[in-house]
Amino acid sequence: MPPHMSRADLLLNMYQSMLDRLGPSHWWPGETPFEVAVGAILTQNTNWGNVERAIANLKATGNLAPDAMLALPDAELAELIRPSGYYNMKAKRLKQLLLWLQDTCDGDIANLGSMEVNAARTALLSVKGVGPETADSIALYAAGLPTFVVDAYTLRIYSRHGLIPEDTDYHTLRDYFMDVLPHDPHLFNEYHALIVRVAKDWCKKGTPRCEDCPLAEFLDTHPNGGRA
DNA sequence: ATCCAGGACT
DNA sequence: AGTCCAGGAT
Repeated sequence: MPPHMSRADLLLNMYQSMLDRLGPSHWWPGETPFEVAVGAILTQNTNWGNVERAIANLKATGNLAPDAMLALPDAELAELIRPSGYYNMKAKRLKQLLLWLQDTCDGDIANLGSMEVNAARTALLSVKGVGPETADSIALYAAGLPTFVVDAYTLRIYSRHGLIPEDTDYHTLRDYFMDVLPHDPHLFNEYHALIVRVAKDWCKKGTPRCEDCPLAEFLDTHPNGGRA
């Protein structure tokens, strides 16, 4: 790594290294924007495996559609999504999102895509139960808008590399990327997907496996930043 | 049988 | 700071 690289080049190089090693992620492929939005709520504080069970339940009962889901009593919806955890709360959040969807997006999440990114973000953020990460996930993965999703994994990787403080808040972390990267939905989509994969398989919470990590070479520039 | 990881709201 | 939760790991 050249000694004084710009942040843009550093972030792009880290991206390229992950992509070279892991290949493209094809995130949220066969799903409709609606399914992506539902998944974004369900995956709050829970791993994707549990979310899949919940989505399977919704699908199996024909409730993975706005009207059907909205017609379901909270208790029944909660029961179907039970495997994803926090099911009572998430049933309500799902309903909030669906209600908002009806009168803001004319019932179709895809309509978000024609809005200005920040307008879409603000609108999403106004629904109770949709915080910054969920809003960005829906805007990017369901609507294809150029917004960068950050999360606990992003914070872990980049703080361990000594690039940001461990207590960096959501928007500061998001700006760290968005201030210097080209606002390209495909880049943002793949970048976040790669971060998640690296965090789960190498930059684990307890004991990171830095030796064979796709980002191993980037620890050199920050002798102590990495550690763990 | 306990522990742990993981967003958003009150 | 406390609450909401299941499923996988230990």
